Amino acid sequence: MSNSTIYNIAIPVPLPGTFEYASPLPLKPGIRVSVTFARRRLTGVVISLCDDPVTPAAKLKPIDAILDAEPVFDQALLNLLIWASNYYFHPIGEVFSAALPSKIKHGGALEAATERLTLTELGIQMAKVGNLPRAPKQAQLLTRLQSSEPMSRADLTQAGYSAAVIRGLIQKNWACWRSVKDVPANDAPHHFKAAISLTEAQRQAIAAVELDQPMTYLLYGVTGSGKTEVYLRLIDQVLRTGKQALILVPEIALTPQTVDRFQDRFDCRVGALHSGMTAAERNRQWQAARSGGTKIIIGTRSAIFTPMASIGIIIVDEEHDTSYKQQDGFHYSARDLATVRAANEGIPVVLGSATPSLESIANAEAGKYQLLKLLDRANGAKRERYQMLPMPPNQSDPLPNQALFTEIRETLERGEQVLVMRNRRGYAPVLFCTECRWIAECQACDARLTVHRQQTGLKCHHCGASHPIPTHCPNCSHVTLTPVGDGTQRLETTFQTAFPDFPIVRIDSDNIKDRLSLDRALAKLQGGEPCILIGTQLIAKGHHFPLVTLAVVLDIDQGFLSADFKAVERTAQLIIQTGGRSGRDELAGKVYLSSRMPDLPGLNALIDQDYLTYAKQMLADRSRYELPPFAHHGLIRADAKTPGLADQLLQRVQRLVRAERQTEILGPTSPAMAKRAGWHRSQLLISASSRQARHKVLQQLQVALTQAAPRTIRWSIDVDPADFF
DNA sequence: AGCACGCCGACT
DNA sequence: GTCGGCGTGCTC
Repeated sequence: MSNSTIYNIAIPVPLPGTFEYASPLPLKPGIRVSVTFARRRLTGVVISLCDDPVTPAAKLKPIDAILDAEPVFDQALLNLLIWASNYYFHPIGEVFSAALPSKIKHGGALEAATERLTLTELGIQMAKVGNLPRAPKQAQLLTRLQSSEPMSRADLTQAGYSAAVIRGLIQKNWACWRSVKDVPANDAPHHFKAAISLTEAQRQAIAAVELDQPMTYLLYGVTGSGKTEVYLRLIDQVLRTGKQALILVPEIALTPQTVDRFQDRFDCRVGALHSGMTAAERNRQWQAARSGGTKIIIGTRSAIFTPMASIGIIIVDEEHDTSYKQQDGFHYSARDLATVRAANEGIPVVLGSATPSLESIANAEAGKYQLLKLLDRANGAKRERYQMLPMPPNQSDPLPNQALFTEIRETLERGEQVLVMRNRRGYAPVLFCTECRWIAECQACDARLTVHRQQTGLKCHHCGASHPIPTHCPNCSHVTLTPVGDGTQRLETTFQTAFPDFPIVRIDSDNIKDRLSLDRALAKLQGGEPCILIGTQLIAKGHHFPLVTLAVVLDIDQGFLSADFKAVERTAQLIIQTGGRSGRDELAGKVYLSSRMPDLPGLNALIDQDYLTYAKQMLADRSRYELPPFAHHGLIRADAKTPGLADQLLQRVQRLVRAERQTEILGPTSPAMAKRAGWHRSQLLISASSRQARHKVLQQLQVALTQAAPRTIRWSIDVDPADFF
């Protein structure tokens, strides 16, 4: 192997770092190769040339096969993946696995031709004449190519054009195969329907965005202010320069509706990438984005890794949404990676929300992001009004009081709709024995079981365990078991009894499994009849209910009393997002916040002023207590089947770490749920005043854990953790 | 993560 | 006797 070169290869295994392999051929970074790794055949990706190999010659293996002629990832995206692996302390091979559709990951062929059937000058002339009586199929394809973009082989097959039809056009020299890069950028026609006229604030926001500069914009737009219209106009401008747009949306059942909305306004192909797709469909969409065939790609979290022939802008809608942070395995934040990718590519990124995350607001205040504001509803409607609704402090369930019942009745009788938000699904959160005070608990978790009446049973919302509801108390055998507290199912029954003449629509994850069931629920509301909508936070996402004029958020206290410092931020966002669902053009919505505490500290800023004012107040608290975004957190989690083992491991590992200045290691401590799905858990919190200091400590911990952790203990590193569970 | 190797229990 | 349980060692 004297005349071969050594390359660093990313292999899809949970081990840190790349592996060295030899090949006599010159290889470009980003191409896939087939290698033998620990007696297995695996598909890896070439990362770089290896300048100073460390592997002894005896261990060095050859690259068995080269799978691509062209890189699957260009250098900018490759850099993003390497950066992410470093920043999040996740094995690089697994980072690549997260970025590739499964077919490609396992060595499947790339769409061979990035070539597209393009009309020649002669062809364009012929299409205008539109006269081809003896070959109707060819004529049809001719006119189609005239009005749409050049089509790939896959497009043509899908549209039902046979090879013979294509050959016909090529032989007459009316069309030819051209690689995407040869197609003149401005040539691709796209039609944008600029139906809506802009407000002054929208106009200013659009004008502020410079499309040829790497810059992060934070678009703070209250609900109904027309953020989407700003996105659409910016995308239109990007498309006109021949580039593509990548739009990230939260992971919800509403994703297909966003795609529809965009498809409605643009006369070009809009691609989608989300978890509800089949592997084949995902692969097709990924390839179409990579080859430049789709100009607009809308996707959830993992779409941030989509290769694009020429990316011109990234938009992150509802940037505060926690679904952008992956909770298991590779703990990345798609929103944060979007800003890194945009900087790598030299393009703008727009983070949009009515309730921006505190990190983003802090970045705007520090001058790192440019803040754009849309402060008024586009149709001139007033902001919804918020009001506290006191609950008796000793009442065990947060049922609305009599005054509220009266107001709900009045609203319904006026022909308007009511929304009730209760962030707890199921019938009741507790099953309690009034005789001996026994409470139904999960065997595998430190958690109570939730009573369900639909698909009747006791269910654990943490491990998925399910049991029949006992008739007698397992502890004292009395028939005194009582469901305590309200879940959405119970509220549905309560309201149905109180308002028998009005329909109830419930929206929660037990009820809404797919788009069909969601559409069915929404259809009832859009019918316009007075009704009560009950749901979990699912109803605060994406959809607007113009006929709702009264919204009630039940029991906001939990959020403000939680040990998790991020709970306050999330609750404030949930309140404003829920409130924003209500109200119509001429009628401002009214929002009640039910609470057992007479005076939640500082909450009047949220109620009387706006989210941004309240957010600055929350930021001041974070600053005072040196919490993120003014400190940088890292969380080590360790789980073991045997109690105490994980805790001992973290104790040991912590002692091996050299102290860094301005860095604290807290713990090990038990998380709020010390046992979950049979695993006993422990964690270590790292808090540092700089990212560099945090990185150094985490690096040492990673090394120590890799050496010290037995296989019976599973552990992970979470950089910028979203919560501490 | 896989996969091989290796050392102990209950089965045709 | 051996089939198979899963601890632990290794992967360029």
